[in-house]
Amino acid sequence: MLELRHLRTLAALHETGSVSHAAKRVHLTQSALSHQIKVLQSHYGLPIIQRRGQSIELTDAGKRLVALADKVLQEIQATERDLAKISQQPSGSLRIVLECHTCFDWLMPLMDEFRQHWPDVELDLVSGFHSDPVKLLEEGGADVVIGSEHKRRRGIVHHPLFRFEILAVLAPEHPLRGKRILHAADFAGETLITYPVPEDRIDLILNVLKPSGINPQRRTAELTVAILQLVASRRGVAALPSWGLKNYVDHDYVIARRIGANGLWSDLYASTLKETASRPYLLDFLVTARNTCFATLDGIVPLE
Amino acid sequence: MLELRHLRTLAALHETGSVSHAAKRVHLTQSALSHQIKVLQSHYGLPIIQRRGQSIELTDAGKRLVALADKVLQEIQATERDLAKISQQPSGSLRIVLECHTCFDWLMPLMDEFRQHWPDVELDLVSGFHSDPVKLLEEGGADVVIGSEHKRRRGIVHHPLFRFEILAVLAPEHPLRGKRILHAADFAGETLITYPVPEDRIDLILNVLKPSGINPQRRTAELTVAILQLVASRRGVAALPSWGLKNYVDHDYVIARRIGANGLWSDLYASTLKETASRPYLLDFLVTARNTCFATLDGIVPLE
DNA sequence: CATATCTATGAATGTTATTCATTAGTTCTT
DNA sequence: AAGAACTAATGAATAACATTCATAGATATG
Repeated sequence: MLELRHLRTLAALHETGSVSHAAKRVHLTQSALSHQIKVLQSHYGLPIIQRRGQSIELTDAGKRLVALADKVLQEIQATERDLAKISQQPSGSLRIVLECHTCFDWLMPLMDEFRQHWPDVELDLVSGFHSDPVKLLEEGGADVVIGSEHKRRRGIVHHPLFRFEILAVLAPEHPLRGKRILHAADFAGETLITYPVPEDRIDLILNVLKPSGINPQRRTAELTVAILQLVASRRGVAALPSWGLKNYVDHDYVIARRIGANGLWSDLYASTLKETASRPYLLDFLVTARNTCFATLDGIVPLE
Repeated sequence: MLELRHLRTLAALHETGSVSHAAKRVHLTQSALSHQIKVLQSHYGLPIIQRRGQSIELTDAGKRLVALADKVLQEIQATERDLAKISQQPSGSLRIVLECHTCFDWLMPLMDEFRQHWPDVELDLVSGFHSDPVKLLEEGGADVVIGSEHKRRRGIVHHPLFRFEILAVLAPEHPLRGKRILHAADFAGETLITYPVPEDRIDLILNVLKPSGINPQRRTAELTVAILQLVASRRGVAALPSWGLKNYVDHDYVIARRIGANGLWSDLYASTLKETASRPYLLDFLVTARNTCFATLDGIVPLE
């Protein structure tokens, strides 16, 4: 008989287009999902997915079930929000510190949605640069920090969001365009265009260039589009999350290349105080964040 | 974590207003449901139901979950209809023979709904009296018989619908009004108002009066309202399913009394050919029938 | 006050979802 | 062309947990 677990995996299958990735998404093994799919298929006497070489494709029946899953899971989340509001006062504050500049892309629509669901929660974006943002939590100046920090610290919980790849961005005519993969040495003599943050906040410098003793010139820009514009006009190269690049790459505005053999990856966490972690609106925020990111952002991977 | 099984029991709890009746409805033990409820309550940190002496009452949280359950279960049924249509041609015929006259009450709206869901299925009500309606199935003259017959017969499946109580109906000023329970002897000297069917189709006569050698005068009417009108105007007494009586009893148009210490109960089945039983639209018809009946008809009990 | 009927609960059971270990197929590299 | 690195599928073993059983407490009914 159909159960919600099936719908949850269906949704994950749709998001990821692969059984093993979907498995990570729902915190199960690939085998478990494979068995679930088998049960579903024999229950309805219909194929749900179809192997298409490497990955899989949903059949018509599968798509119909995904449509159901989307609707149902949304309704469940809405219900659970209501239950949370019944069980306690739905007020409080959610002041967000954003360490990852590009994350504005997905955070903005998310905040709009959140405001609708929790009108009584004071929602804010804490602006300005902070050397130790997690400290802000302890000082009571913020409620969530979205960044890649996740070292254990007492009183603090790091909620995993997702892992994403950072790609090198070049102008289409850039001399390095012929290489499929860039290494540290390739950045020597280049100008690196970044957000205006210290070196130790830039993964490329911290994890790739510094260890190789490479120290390119830097130039900063506040906005992602500005960085891309500079790259396209050959003022330098940049390193940005893969998800925000798709549109620009598809239109040949810039090209993107992997950094290092395995790629340069970064993990994103939402950190809160332990006490804050149990607030229903915070949990709802996290769930919604993960859901919308996995649904809209290409190439991201579940964490943990 | 919330699962559909929880939603199914929630819906049943709402329908029946009792844990043990709901348990029968979903084919589980009372204990199983009690455990399920406990899990849900501790999961959400909220009471779902509240004991109110004999029976139970849903809390606000419970009601919210029931609302979810109704919506979700409906969507699932719609999806499964669509899947059935994908897997095979959604055409065929559903010609219904109705042995139970009062059943028109719930069958009419049900047929309207069915027509919307399965526009390509030829839906009909087979009229006229039939001495052996199940034979009609074998002869190909009908597809379902709704009645109380359920003796084993090869090639035939009897799908249980529900059990209902047949109550004696009297005028408010009837001499027998003082008795809480009527017995066979009480019907001696009364005029029995029935549908125009043979004696062996009338449970009261077959199971109560005949065995006691009581043989009251009979008078017939085609429609339930007509029977009630005759009863109210003191032309006789009748025996009708409890569910159709509520409105009339509430308005003191007639009064209803139990027949025999344990009451007179009748079981309703939908009988089909074995081959017909697997047709998706037939299964959908059965599910919908049970659902709407349990949702709208008071005092009916799950069968088997 | 006895009886029938309801719900709650802990322990035992049974079912079944999940993992483990393995095989087979596909893509990409060298 | 062969190997490496991915995929997905499958049967058996395991772990998890839903359900039943047995029972006690509670609440109406007569």
